[in-house]
Amino acid sequence: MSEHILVAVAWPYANGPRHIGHVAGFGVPADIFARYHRLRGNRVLMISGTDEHGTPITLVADKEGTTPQAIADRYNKIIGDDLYNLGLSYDTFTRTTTANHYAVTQDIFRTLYERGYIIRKETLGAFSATTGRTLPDRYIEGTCPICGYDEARGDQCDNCGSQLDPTDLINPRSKVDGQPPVFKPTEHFFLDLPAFAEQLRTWIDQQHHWRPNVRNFSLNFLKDLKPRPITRDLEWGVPIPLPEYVHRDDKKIYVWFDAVIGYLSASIEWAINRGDPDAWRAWWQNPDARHFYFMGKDNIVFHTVIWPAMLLGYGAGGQFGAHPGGKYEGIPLQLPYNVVSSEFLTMEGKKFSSSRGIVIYVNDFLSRYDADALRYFLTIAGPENQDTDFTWAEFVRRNNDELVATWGNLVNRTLTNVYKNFGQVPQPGQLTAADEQLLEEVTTGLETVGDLLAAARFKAALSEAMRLAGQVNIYLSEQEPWKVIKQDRERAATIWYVALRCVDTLKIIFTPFLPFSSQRLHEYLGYDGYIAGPLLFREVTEADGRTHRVLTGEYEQWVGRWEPSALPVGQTLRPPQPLFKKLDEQVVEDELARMQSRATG
RNA sequence: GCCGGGGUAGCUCAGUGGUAGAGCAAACGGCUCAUAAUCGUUAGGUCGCGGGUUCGAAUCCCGCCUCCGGCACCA
Repeated sequence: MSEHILVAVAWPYANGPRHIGHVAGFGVPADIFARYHRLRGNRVLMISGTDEHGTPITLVADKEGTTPQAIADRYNKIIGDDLYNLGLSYDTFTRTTTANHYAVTQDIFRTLYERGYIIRKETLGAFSATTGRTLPDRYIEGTCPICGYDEARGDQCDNCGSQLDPTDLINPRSKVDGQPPVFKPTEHFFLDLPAFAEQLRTWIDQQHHWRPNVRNFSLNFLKDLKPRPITRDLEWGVPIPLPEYVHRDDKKIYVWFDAVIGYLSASIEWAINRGDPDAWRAWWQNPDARHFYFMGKDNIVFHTVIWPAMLLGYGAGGQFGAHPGGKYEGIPLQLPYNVVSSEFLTMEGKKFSSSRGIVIYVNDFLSRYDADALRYFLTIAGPENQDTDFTWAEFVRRNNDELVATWGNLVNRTLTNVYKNFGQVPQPGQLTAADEQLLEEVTTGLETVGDLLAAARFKAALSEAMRLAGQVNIYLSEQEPWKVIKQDRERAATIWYVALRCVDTLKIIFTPFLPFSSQRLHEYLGYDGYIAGPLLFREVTEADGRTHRVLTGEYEQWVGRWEPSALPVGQTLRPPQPLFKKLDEQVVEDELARMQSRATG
């Protein structure tokens, strides 16, 4: 009955710290989904890591006079800490500069090459005159041959909108150092996407459970498929596993090609690290396993078209896919079951921009506010179906008027009353119709919220959870146990017992969204153990002696279950504290001023 | 230009054929156990504009206006 669920989360790029828009799009929704399925008793494997190759990282390294690896190390650490502090419960959050990832990437490249899905082609490339490195089209600017705009980019003119080729530009120059680029022929490898067009079309066409824009966008993309380059003239990347290239340091596998392979390599690493090297196959070569990918809308086609094409081409082949004589022999790797794409978050009405100071980094945010407050906002008001705006005023309002007032206050008023008057879960008397009805409504709500979560409808799920908390507040207002207790202690005990049972069930309902406060509530209610945690870092040593840090957790020890409360009568409560902090209105002004000083400073 | 998405109450957003919704903001009232939190009542929209299909349209079709993304060697 227990299902294998792969939660594949987009890989954050390690050229800087990540802002809250990044985690809004994939990190938080993926974690809510993973936590729900674990509570349900399903076998979840949630994997990701930092994406550490590519030109942007080499540019940061050049600027600081250090190596790309040093930059990747720094931001892998910062990003990993951010995700830990947000409570994102990865089974493995690793990185793309591991020996394991190189091996898996090269195996896929080699296998696709041998099967004829990777083709060689000579192209004209642009190189920096000073460093000899490839210059991506967007790092070249010059005068537009069509409209004469003198800051047109190599790929497009922002003035007239024309699609350009870098060789079209008049007086082309590098945006990095101002020098004219050198154009010379260079051989590259291309993934033969058109070879998979029919298979992909048939497959995507059947995915009616995808969000409509994901499916439509992908089908449309298939109409004009071209072979796509998967190598670059760059020293920073995974070596091309062919004898004439493997030792060259001027041509590597292109970063996007290795990044998507991370989903597979991180799964394999997870299995190796737990001492059961074939364990990943229960997700990847099990036809009943379901794979859910979480990312921003800019990444859709990588997950619906390109990565599936790679998986189709690889099948059950290569060094990792084959399982000679084993249970999974000949079973091809699983395609995505659902691709959950989010829209974008904006900041006070503008696009996030590190250079312009319109940004709030995760670590900065969490230094002043709680992770659960951020998780609440990003879920209830996040870019699930359309672009949404983060404003400090709205953050403070949602925190104070919704999270604190509705759920936090329900917990607080219930716990303080019971703790003060009984000190333990009171013995109820005969339940009235109103009592039964409320318990029934909350129990039904557990299923409703669960169904919404399973369908990746996070905003609707959290709204329903909040509505249920409101129902319990209404119940208390009607029953007035603080009055009843003056004449009828047994009836008051019954009312508080009912409220506690509801709070205990709501604790489970809120756990995927608000893991930190749910754990505290769990303890106030007198329970022991981790309802859903904790996360931990583990230092991993590979065969070549190098070490790296992995974010993981002991999720098999969670005591939480997606089931209605079975709160034992007589259980001793612990002294309660408010679950959430109310924020002063002054926060809005302070944060806007802080942003203003970043923008001008 | 091409492709995609949005335009619903003052604000933020739900709602894919069957009498227009939620939260907040507003007005009034109740309660006072609780982080002055809570509960109730009221008010508030020709669902961007025009046309069409239908017994019936925010929802389907056509046209238009407007905003926002993507357009591939960016990850």
